[in-house]
Amino acid sequence: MADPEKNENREKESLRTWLRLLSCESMIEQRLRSVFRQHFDVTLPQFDVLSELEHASGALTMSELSHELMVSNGNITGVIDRLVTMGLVQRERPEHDRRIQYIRLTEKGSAEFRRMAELHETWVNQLFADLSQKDMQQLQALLLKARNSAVQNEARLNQGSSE
Amino acid sequence: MADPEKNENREKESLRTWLRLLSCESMIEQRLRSVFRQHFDVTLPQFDVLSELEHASGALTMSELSHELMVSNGNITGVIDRLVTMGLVQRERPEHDRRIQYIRLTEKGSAEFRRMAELHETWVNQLFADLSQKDMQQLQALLLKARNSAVQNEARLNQGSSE
DNA sequence: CGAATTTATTTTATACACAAAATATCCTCA
DNA sequence: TGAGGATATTTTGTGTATAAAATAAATTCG
Repeated sequence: MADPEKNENREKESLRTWLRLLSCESMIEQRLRSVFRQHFDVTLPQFDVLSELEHASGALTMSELSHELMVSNGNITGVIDRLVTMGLVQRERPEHDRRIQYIRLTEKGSAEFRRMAELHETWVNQLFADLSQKDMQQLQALLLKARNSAVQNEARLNQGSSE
Repeated sequence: MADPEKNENREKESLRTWLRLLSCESMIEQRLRSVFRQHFDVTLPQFDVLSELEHASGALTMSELSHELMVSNGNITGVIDRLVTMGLVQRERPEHDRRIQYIRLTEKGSAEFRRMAELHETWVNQLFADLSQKDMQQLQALLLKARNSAVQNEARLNQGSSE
């Protein structure tokens, strides 16, 4: 590397960026989790599952859910168990392939989700009240770029530590 | 509200922004967790505690740690327990106030942390490789603005749902 | 002084999270 | 057809996370 000082600088800038991203996300997530608990009887992960099912407007398998939500396969099992107990989703075992199962919103689940989603949107909007729409668009663009960068450069992590 | 359509629009934009923030953070965190597991015997929360102690260049109480790391009070107990078992940190009971305890890096903990921190910085930088320094500065500024907005407007969440 | 309050930490119970192993079913191809 | 491999899900074990209750020590104030 031609200019080690500049490189050093860039590393620090990357780290600062990551730490700020982390603290911003965690700050907002905590507030949402807290207000969710106060108003509804579902957790954020449970809400995320309901959201995915509503968005898919139909049924999803366990694997599809765990992929969409970027969580481990085994994790979904427990979350679905609780949602079934609460009567918000139901399992369906198709004839043609007994390995898989379709998870579907119940009528109750669908109704509850719509109620929650509306308030969720309101809350997020309130938390972002001091950002202009232009701010948000810029932020989205940069976050997308960061996400793509991380996906693109993931392979480098396990190779040689320098260069 | 004078223009309900515009408001509706803004809500959607806020939600999109939040979802992208969430997925970006989670994407990067997963990759870091994974590479951390492969190279070291500490988890990300444990690393965060070590980092906070190193940064404080001295001792911190349990409450200070849980406040700095924005996690619950009871949570820190278990993390510290494991770090003590691993010999990376130590507990100190001062004479003057037996309610509190100081958590301090051991020599081993300090050495291991520096080793990990160096690679951590490298990895983050690699993940952000496609972002220019200007991108990162803009991103930091917007994230700070978002964070401050969330802190500032937190109170609104529990009040009336409209306006 | 001593009872109320505050502060610091741990404990408890519940719910995610992961990785890895186990199980069950399907598919393929000789 | 039936053995080997692939896929879908659950189970297991460990480590965060939370909120709320319990414990313990310090502080305050009548």
